Amino acid sequence: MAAESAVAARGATRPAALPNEAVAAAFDEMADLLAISGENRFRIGAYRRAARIVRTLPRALSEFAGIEELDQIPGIGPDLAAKIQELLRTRTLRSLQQLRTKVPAGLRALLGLPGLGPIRVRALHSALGIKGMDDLRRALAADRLQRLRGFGPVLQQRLEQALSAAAAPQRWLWSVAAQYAEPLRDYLRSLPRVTQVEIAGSYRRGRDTVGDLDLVVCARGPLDLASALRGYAEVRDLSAAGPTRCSAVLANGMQVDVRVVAPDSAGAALYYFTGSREHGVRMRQRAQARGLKLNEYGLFRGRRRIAGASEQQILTALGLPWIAPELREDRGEIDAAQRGELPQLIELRDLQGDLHAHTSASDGREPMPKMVAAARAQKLRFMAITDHSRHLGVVHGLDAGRLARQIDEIDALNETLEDFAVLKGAEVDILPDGRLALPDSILRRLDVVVAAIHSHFDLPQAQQTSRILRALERPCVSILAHPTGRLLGERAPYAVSFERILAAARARPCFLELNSQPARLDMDDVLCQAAHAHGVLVSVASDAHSGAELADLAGGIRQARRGWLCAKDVLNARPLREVKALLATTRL
DNA sequence: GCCGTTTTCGGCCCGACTGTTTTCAGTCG
Repeated sequence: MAAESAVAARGATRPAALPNEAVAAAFDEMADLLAISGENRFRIGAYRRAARIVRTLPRALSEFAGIEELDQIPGIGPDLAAKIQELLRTRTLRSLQQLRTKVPAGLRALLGLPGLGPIRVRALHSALGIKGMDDLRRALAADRLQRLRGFGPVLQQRLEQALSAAAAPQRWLWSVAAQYAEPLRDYLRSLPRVTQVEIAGSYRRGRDTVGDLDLVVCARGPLDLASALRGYAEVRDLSAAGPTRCSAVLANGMQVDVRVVAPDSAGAALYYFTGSREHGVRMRQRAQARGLKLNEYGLFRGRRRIAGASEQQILTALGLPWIAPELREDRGEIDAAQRGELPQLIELRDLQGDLHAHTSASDGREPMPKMVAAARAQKLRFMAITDHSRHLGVVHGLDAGRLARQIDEIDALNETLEDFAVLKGAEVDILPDGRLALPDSILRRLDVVVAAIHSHFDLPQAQQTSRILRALERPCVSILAHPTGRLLGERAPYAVSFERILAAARARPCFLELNSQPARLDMDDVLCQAAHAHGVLVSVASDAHSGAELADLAGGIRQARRGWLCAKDVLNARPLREVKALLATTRL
């Protein structure tokens, strides 16, 4: 087809734009190297902030129209805007290269060791000539840190342990963290004088992975938290044990921070430890601008606490409506709250159905009637059965003949159902050249075609993008499933231009899927915002391979909320009639 | 390096805990 080859040609000739992540990484390195150089901490902070802003921007920097528009991004001034442009044009940064000649690159890694910050790392370099991990290991073995001010025996021992320890996973899937956090919360709730325990931190903000657990304990009167934690079977060690704060390490290596506050401070502490850090900074600045002080004990005018018992109290006192924890990432939520423009975030109960599920006909574990029963138990009103097409990656994939028989089976099943509809679908493989693994003749008989990549993840960005664009040009494709292909902690997202995919999805039209499997959760929050900005509806799908996995939809909703999505932005939060009409528009 | 209800220079969020000190710097969240 002429249109297909035009897309392929564009993909092949257009040079891949520098991803935002590359700019963010350069700014992070600048910040680290400046810190080790002993630079002004506010200048360092500006680079760190810029890295974070760029990383979570729902739009490619390469799409901005020059320095003037880049300068409009809050936190990006004229200097950083020019540096972004330099990176986009030359893929390098002169100031970073100069810095690298002064600060050995290996020193950066030392910042990750416990007890080592920029000041001690600089001391190691200037006094002992240490340039990296190996030098430090040798210096420790030779006892050369002894004579360095600020390096006592305890710190040396911690460093030795850290250097010899096997690298534990840095982050945990939210769903894994839940299995540790919730029992610990319940244990702490059972302690005498404890009135309230909440899991805070990135867990409460619903991040797809969690680095450690933060719990806020509210108690009337004194509480021997350290003893309580030592008495908890999962706790391996306490790394800090003060009267109001304890840090524990669980048997699996997970770090847990627990803070104790009085009831008057419960809301302030929960707000403080829910974070994110950047959101907290903004809130404290807001308090300061009003002549107030905000900390984990409350909101204060002078010495008088004017709010603190609940989060809403604090928000109200600062002139703000409720800000959902999922939004507290300093991505404009405070300004939006101030203007009364926060989105009415989608909730799990808004979901009307599920548009991606498997049965034992392909790689699912339960037959269709059981899947349908599970969906009805979840109060859903419809479910698409989307078994795999036959291809190399998945055994038992359906060919056209078996899919035709499944279509008949669904028709028969629907005859027996009241107040519930089973939609006929398939999860069709996008082949390396962008063709689909099933012919149009059978796909035309389906209600919904979910297209996905399951192989050749490492194509260059231009080729991967045109592969997907070509698939989206096919007449029957309704939804692009798990559009980045990532598996958290296992497989990075494949390289692809979402600017182009979203533009194509908008024009066609078709939809993108937010896959609720705990290790996928792609789209991520940033991509959700980008889809919303492009006016592309999102399907929050279970990709369930058993009835029990329909519960994973809750995780998809968490991610959607982090991406600022409302019910109206989500395809399957609409009534079946509307979903069918929208799916019909995907037919070319 | 950014930014402006402190407004174009001079500020920039706040506190706990540890280890190494002998009054507090550094790290961490």
